[in-house]
Amino acid sequence: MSNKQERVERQATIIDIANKLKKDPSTVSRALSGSPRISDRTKEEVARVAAELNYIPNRAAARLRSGRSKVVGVIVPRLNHHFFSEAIYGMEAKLKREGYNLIICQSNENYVEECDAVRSLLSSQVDGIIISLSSQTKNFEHLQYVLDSGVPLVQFDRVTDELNTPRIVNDNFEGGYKAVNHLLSGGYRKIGVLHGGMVTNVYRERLEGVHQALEDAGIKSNKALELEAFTEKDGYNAAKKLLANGNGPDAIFCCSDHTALGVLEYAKEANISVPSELGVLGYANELFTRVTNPSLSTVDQQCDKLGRQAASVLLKRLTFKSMLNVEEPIKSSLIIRDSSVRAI
Amino acid sequence: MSNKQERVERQATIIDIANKLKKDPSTVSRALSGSPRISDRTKEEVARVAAELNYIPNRAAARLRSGRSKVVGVIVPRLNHHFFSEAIYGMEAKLKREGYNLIICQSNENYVEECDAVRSLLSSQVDGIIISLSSQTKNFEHLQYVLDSGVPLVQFDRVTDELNTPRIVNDNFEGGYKAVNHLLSGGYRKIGVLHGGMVTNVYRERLEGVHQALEDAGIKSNKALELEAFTEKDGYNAAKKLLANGNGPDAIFCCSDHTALGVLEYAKEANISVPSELGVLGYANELFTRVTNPSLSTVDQQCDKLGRQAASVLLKRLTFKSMLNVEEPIKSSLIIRDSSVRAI
DNA sequence: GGGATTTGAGCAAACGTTTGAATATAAGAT
DNA sequence: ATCTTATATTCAAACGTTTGCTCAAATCCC
Repeated sequence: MSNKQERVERQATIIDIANKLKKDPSTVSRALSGSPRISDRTKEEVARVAAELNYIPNRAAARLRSGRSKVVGVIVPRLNHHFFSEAIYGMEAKLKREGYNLIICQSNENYVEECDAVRSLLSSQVDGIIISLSSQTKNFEHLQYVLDSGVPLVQFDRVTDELNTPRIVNDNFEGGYKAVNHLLSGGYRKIGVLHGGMVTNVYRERLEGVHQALEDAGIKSNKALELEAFTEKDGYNAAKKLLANGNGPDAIFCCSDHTALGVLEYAKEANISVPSELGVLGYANELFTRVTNPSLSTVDQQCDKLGRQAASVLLKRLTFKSMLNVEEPIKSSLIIRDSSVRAI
Repeated sequence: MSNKQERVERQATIIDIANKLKKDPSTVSRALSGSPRISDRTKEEVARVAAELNYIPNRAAARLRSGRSKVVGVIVPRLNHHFFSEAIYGMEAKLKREGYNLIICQSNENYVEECDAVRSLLSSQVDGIIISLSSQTKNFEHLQYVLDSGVPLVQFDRVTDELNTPRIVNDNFEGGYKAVNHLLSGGYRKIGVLHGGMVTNVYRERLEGVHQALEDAGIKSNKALELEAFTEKDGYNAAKKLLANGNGPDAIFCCSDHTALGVLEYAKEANISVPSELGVLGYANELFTRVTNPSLSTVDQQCDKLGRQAASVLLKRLTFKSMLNVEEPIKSSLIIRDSSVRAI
């Protein structure tokens, strides 16, 4: 405890390896990166000495010289949302295998923080950026600047088509369609919708899917049954509004599991039985949907697959400089539980 | 689409600013970092031109020269667990305000991957590392190496005392104590425990808290009522084992909400009423605990606060080189819901 | 007014890697 | 024996900062 001599061992460098082998640093560098110009014998020697000295490459130096850093940046609205943490999980898994690291920033659904994050990532010299837009972002100059700087950009989930980048998204239209179709085929006829507004692409598309499903079933969609609701509390209030007068919908499709939770709460309080009097469907397959009472039917988005896909598209850009933007949307799958299936 | 001239604008550098002002790059550098050796007038001019050129500092270059990168690394067992994503949320929030970025790696509860992550972070020249150990990690050389390299290390949640670093943890002992004490004061007398084994510090300490609470209440702890269980399925099976013969405990404390969920499931299936016949308590305050039926009493760990704390201790190390390791554990708070309170 | 001190800014080297160009050696063709 | 070609390696510059040292000019002190 007393004379703690903070002895810091300097990290071994390429030069140390070169000196030990009486070779040039450039030879060592090429040997380590597997250049065909270096003989196998030298490569083996270099590998041996590198391991001996526990050599760890200095990415700062490599990046400075070569412009490549093996780091990609990720910007999401919030880290502690199931959807995003799961998507990042997928990205990390995919990118790690190619030797990439992730720098992660959150925008907190705030335009200014998103701009800061972009600057910060560029400052860190990332090789590419994966972003899901904050709900406040209406202006895309900061992202156009990323593209102009020659840094590949990939959008996922919350995207805009004002930027010429790949967009990895769920098939939200299909999700909304399947959900309502399921309710209709279960005999529900008057479908209420709690949607997330028309600004964000994901919510807009789900609602379009809903309308299509209704149309295909020959049912005219009814604006009076559509309300905007984001949070659990919103869901509760919206359910109250729709159901209070006794002439409400016989099923409600919610664009988020949290709003669906609010609906379930109101139903319990108002003694409306789910699913026999009211069908309820959520969206996102949050962890809790399995254990509500009754358990909540929902739409699964395969978020980790989405993340993996985003990562893999970025990797293509980084390695092949491919400029193709077309990507198939990730299919959503309906998870049918108790809240949407009434006994005959 | 055809003649897409990929025009990449070179990022402005300190040299560009210097040229424009007919000054030396070193002066610009010092002006930007607020050195007292530079006049206010020059500082203002530099700031103006920097903004004009949209200058973004190159951290790779700065790190290479100065050894500081303004990036810290985080290693967690898994990203997509509520506890960790919430903790990282806290860290990111705290560190961002000081201009730091986070590189995040997951070990997937795997020792080898943890070692890889360490190498990768050192390779990225991070200024410091925050880690929560994988459950497989029994050997700490890779982390000792981090310390020997002079890179500050902070452990959180899953920690070992074999390393001379700060450790940011929950007061798991208190959590276990409070939980069982609550059950006892509600009239439950025969307390079953589903614990997480004695290897990982967090589970061990919770169990010690349990024992202390029993002892303080003059109740002899009974090994036959203590089983190891990690997952939901484990919880279901353990509950079955404990309760099947009709002579089981009248309450069960689970070291994780997931196992508690398993217990609830078995109880429902076996027609054991919760909380009147069986009290159930979980741990972690997962999102779903609020909506189970009955809602699940649990222990909240303030994970974001834990993350913030870890970040703030690391910051202290980075800025003051402070070597104090003492940190108060984060208090846990009991969240009392329906599963542990029986009507009198 | 001469020497000491303060203030502001320039010079040049260094960080560790990558890479185009140059060189040395060996093998092959004429 | 001479000229090519191929192979394996070295040389040296460059990436954009930071920083110890030097230096010029201005200010101060007696």
